[in-house]
Amino acid sequence: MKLLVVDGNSILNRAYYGIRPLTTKDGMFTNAIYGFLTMLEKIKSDTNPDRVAIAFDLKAKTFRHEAYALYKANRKGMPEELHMQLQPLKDLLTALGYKIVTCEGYEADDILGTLAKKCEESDNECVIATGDRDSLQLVSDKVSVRLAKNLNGTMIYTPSTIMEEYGVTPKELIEIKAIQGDTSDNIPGVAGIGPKGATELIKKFKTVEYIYEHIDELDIKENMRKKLIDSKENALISRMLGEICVTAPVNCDIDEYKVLQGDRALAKTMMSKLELFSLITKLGLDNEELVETEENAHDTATISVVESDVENSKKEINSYLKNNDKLCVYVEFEGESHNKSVSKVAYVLEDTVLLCDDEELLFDVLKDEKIEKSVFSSKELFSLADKNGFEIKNLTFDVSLAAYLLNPNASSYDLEKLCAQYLVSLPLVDDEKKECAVIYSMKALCELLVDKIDEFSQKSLLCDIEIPLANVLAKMENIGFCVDVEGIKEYSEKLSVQISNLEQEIYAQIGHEININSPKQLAVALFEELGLPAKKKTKSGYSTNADVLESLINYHPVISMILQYRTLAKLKSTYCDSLINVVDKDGRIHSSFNQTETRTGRISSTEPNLQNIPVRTELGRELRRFFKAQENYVLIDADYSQIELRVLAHISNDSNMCKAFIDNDDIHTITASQVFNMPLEMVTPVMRSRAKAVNFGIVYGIGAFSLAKDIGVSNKEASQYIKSYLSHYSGIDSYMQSVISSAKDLGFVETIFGRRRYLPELSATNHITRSFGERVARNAPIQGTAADIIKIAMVKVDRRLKEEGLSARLILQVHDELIVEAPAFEAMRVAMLLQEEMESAVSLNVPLVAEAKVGETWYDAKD
DNA sequence: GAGCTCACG
DNA sequence: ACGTACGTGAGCTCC
Repeated sequence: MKLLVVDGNSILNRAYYGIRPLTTKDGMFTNAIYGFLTMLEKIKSDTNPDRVAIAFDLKAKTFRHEAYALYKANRKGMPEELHMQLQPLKDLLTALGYKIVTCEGYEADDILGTLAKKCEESDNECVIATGDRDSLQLVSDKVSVRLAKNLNGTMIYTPSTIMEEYGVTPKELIEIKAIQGDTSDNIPGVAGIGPKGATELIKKFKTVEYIYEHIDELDIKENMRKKLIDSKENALISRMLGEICVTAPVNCDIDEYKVLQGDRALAKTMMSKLELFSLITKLGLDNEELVETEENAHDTATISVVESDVENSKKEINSYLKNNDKLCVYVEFEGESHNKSVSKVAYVLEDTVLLCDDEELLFDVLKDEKIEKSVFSSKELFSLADKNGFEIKNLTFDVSLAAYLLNPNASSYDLEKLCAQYLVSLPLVDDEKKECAVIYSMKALCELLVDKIDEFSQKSLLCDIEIPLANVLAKMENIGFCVDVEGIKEYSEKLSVQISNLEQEIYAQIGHEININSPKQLAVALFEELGLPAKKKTKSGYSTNADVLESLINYHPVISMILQYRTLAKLKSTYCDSLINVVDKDGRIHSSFNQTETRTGRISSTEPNLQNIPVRTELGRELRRFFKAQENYVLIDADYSQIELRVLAHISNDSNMCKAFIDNDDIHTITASQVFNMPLEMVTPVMRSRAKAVNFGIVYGIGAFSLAKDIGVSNKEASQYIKSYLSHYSGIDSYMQSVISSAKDLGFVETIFGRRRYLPELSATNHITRSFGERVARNAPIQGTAADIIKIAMVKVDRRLKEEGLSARLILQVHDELIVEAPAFEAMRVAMLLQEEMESAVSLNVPLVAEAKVGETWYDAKD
C-alpha cells in the first residue's frame, strides 16, 4: 500500500507564488487553487498512490511549543489574495473525494510526520509532497519526499539522494538545522555558524547532544568552540524546534485515506464558478452535469425540446412573438474557418427549445426587420447571409460580443461556460438533451447581459461598433486577399538555395552538423564548443535570440550567418510555405478575423495571420509584391499617422502635445526639442530617434531600463529622458498618475468609448506583477481607444462604399491600416473616401490624419 | 504542450 | 532587491 501525504499549506504556497494571478471576472483570485490541483494531479500521476491524505494547518493556530509560538508569531501571515482561496480549495478537494486532515494544536508538518511514521511501522510506503525542505528529515527506506520546485517539477528525495546532497542521514538534518538555524522559521541556531560549518560538525559528531556533552574535548577550532558555547541555549531550543512531531493525534488508519468518488458534479459546478474551465477538462469532469448549490439555488423551469417542420415552426415563432419582443436564435456551424455550414438551428421560445434546421426559415427570420433578434455569434451569421446574398436586419444582441465587452480577459466565450458563469442554474429538460438546456438558457443569459451592458454604459460600443463590425469582418473573410502563388513559390525556391548554402557554411564554421533551428543545440555549439560569452539566460538554458547574437557579431563569423539563416528560414517556412498551404481554390487567402480575442479591443487575424506580414526589412517586404489586387482591380492602402500618440494627446489633454498635432508638427522632433531642451532646428537625427523611442515607451508604460536597452544609452541617461519628457508634457504625467489611481479604485481602466479592461494585477502583493498591472493601466486606454477608432472607421467606410454604389470592398485591417480592393477606375474616389472616413471617424481634441495610396500590389500601395 | 524565437502594429 | 515596455499568431524543437 502506498500513501501520498500532501503538505497542503506548503503546496498551496508554491502554487500561489508560482502562477501568475488568475482571477474570475469579479476579482476572486484562483491561481493558487488552479496551481494546487494541477500539481496534485501531476504528483498523483507520477507516484500512483493507493491512498491520499491532504494535511492543512488549522486556522486558529496553537503551537507545539510555547516558545515556538513566540518565534513564529513574527512570520508574515498569508496575503489576502491567497487566504481567500483556502476554503474554496478545501471544499473542492472534499468534493473531489479527498480526505483533508487537520489537527487541533498541530501543524501540517506534524501530520506529515505522524502519518509517515505510521506507514513505516505498518510496513507501508509513504510519499510526502511538499515545497518545504524541513520534511526531508522524515525520509527513510519507506518514506520519500517529493519536493515541489515549480508547477511541473518535483525532486525526489530518498536516503541516498540526501546523503549525496548533504552528506548526512535524514535524521542528521535536524541536527544541522539546530546549529545552522533557519531565519524563515525563526529558529535561531548558533550565531556565527552557517550551513557549511553546521554540516561539517554534524558529519563529524553526529548530534548536537554529543557536541555539548563533549564540548571541551572536541577537535575543533577554538573560535568555533566559543560560538557553540555562547549559543548553547539557542542550539538546544533549536534542536527541539527543528524536529517534526510524529505523535500528532490524527487518524492513522491508512485505509481511511482512500480517495472516494466524491461529488463530481458539485466539483464541476464549483470549478465553473471559479472559471477554472481547463481544470474541468483536466480532471475529466466535462460530462458531469452542473448542479444547484446552496448559493445559486433558485426555481428551475422545466422545459421541452421540440423538433418541428417549417410550417409549424413559423406558427410557433409567430405566436411567441405576439407576447415577446425579442427572439433568441441559436445557430451552430460545422466545418472549418470560412467554409462553415449550418449544423443546427434552434429558436428559444416560451419554455420550449424549437429545433428546425430549415435554412429558408432561418434566412426569413434573419431578413425580417420586424423580428428583433439576439444571437450567440453574429459574425458567422453575417457571413452566412453574405454568402447567400441577403442582409440581416434588426440583429440587436450578440452574446459572445457582449460577454467580451463585459470582460475581455476571458480565454473563450462558449455558451456553456457563459451560462455556468453568469446564470444561477440551468433549467431541467424533459428528455436526454442536455445541450438544449444550455441553448434554452441563452434567453436568460441575454436578459442578464443586456442589463450588464446597460449598467456598464457599453450599449453603443456593442450596437454601434462591435455588431456592425462583425458584419464587416464577415465580408472581409469571405472576400479574402488575392495572392500570386507562383510568385511565392519562386521566391521560396530562391530562399531554399540560400538557406542550404548558409547551412553548409555554418556547419563548416562549427565543425559539424547541428539543427540550427534548435536553440538548445545552437547554445551548445556557440557557448560551449566555440566558447563565446553567453549573455542572457532563459528558463531552460542560454538565450540565442537576435539581441544576444547581434552583440556577438564581432566575436565570430558564424554569428552573422546564423542571423541570416534565421531570417531566411522564417521567411520561407512561415511566410512562403505555410501561406501557400492556405490559399483557397479561388486563389485568395481567407484569414479569420477574431473579434473577441485581445484584451485591448484590437482584432486578431489567424489561419493565416495577415497582420504580421513582413515590412521592416526590404527582403521581407518583397513578399508583399505577391499580395495583389485581382485582374483590373487595384489596392488602396490607408493608414493613420501616429494614432496612438494622438489618442494620448487627446486623453491627457496635454497642451504641448495637443499643440504639436494641431500645428501638424513632426511629433518626434518636437519631443526631441522638449526632452533635450533645445530649439527645433538644433535637433539631430540621433536625438529625434531617441525621442521617438521615448514616445513609444510612454505609450507602453515605460521603464528606464527597457528604454535604455532599446536605444543603447545608460540607465541613468534614459531615466533623465523620461523625467524631462514628463516635465515638459506635464499633462501626460498627471494623466498617467490619475489613470493608475482610478484603476486601483475601480479595478479596471476604459477607453473613451467605454471598453473596459480589468486589472486584478494591481492588487497583487508581488511587485513584478503589480508593476505589470500599472503598465497595462497606462497602455490599455490608449491602444484600446485607437482600436475603437479604426473599428468605427471600418464600419463607416463599409457603409459609404455601399451607399455610393462602389464595387470596392475592405479586405484587411492591420491595427492602424485599412486595405481596400477596388476596380481600377474607382481608385481615386475610394482613396478620398477612405481618408475622409478615417479622419472623421471620431472627433478628438487633435486632428486625426490618414494617408491613402494606390497600387497593384500591397508592396506598391504601402508608403 | 510548453518554451523559444520572431513577424507585425 | 526584485526584472523590465503594450498587444498579437505561428513554426519549430523537444519532452
